[in-house]
Amino acid sequence: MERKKADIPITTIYRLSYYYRGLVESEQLAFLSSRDLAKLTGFSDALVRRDLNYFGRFGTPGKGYPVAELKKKISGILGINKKWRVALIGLGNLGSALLKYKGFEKQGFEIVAVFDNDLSKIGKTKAGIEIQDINELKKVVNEKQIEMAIVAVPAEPAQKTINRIVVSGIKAILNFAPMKVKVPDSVSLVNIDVSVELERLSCLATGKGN
Amino acid sequence: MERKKADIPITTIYRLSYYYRGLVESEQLAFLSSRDLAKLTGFSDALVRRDLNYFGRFGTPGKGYPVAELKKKISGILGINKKWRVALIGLGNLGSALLKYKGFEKQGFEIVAVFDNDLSKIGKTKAGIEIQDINELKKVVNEKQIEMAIVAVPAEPAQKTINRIVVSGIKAILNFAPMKVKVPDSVSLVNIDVSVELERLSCLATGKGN
DNA sequence: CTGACTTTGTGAAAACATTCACATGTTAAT
DNA sequence: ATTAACATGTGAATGTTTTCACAAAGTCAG
Repeated sequence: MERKKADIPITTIYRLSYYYRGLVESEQLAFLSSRDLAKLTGFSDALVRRDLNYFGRFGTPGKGYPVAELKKKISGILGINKKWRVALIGLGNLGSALLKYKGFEKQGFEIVAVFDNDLSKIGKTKAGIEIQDINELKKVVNEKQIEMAIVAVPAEPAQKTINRIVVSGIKAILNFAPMKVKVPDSVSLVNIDVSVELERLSCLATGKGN
Repeated sequence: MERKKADIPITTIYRLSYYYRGLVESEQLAFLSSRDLAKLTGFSDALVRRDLNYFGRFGTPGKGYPVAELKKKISGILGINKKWRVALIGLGNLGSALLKYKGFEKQGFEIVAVFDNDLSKIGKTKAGIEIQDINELKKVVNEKQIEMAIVAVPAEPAQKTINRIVVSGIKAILNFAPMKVKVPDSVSLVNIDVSVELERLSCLATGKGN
């Protein structure tokens, strides 16, 4: 019987990205031991073994894990063995920066459409892409087969924006708005809240050396 | 005997930010029950009570928690009851966006100096602040009593940049570089890795509907 | 002042995540 | 072939976080 996905700790998923990076850095090698991967990523070797084990038995005792094979397997698990077609919503400071940043495209996340609700922005072109009216979202998502949205709007309109995205049929949302938003279970949501992280840092630094 | 700080789960610290927001939203009320706070933040009421309890007994049975008092207490724990003087390091796309974004200042995090190593940028003024040579970091940190650094440089120079910051005497670092960096125990570090979050989202969305 | 009601604070249980430790399988050199 | 060295995979132990469930404490209306 195959192990169910639900059994895999969410923390493991998180670490997979780091294992992947370690593997990419080590492409010149044929094999890598759990100890090596541990050193590269900062986790313990036992944890590396347990994590990888959730997805099958890839390792060879005495040798380690085959780099190329494991890399391919992890990219499949992470869903990054394909191109993602992404809509960027909100072209304030952060949205504009994300649009200009070319790193995501290399990773397979391509911004194919950008939206705003500000009439003074709509119709203009930024980084080679025309800014479209947020009202056109559903239509464009369909036409361009967009599968992911990055939300970079202020806190106040965030939930409303998210709702529109959900209605448009997109099932994956990366939210930068500093606000706890809700989505149906069928939609995946990841939040990056810079304010919260700043406060966490402030808290940690305040507590140090008590 | 007072409870030691080490006993408090890191996850609690993380949730404090959300409780704080909930309290700010409810300033018009005198009291808020753990149930109310749970509804506002999306955590369970038992968790709210346990979290708040780590820091003392603020609640009144039958009534709830006093909003103003609790808000003040949490801001103290988070270390946001003061102004933080922040240096921004790296003025690429992301760094520039962070500089222009005025939201952090309202929260008490004020960017008082910005640094880069690109000679074509040094000396220019952006958002009213002169871009300084990263070699001047230690001197300026001292002069301007800077206590926190936000790092928005590429992956490759990240560790070297972090090392310089550590040497400069700064004890709190928010790192946006997509790279696992190391700091001494005496320095607090929080990472925001957009690449990793994108991959996590990709993974979650790929797994949905198995 | 009483009694019905509300909500806290917290042991104890449950759920979840990580580390320990080692039997087992594989390699590689002689 | 034998052997020493190595590294996996995994039960069991440990550690951590969350939920359960309820006694104790306070509220409030009459």
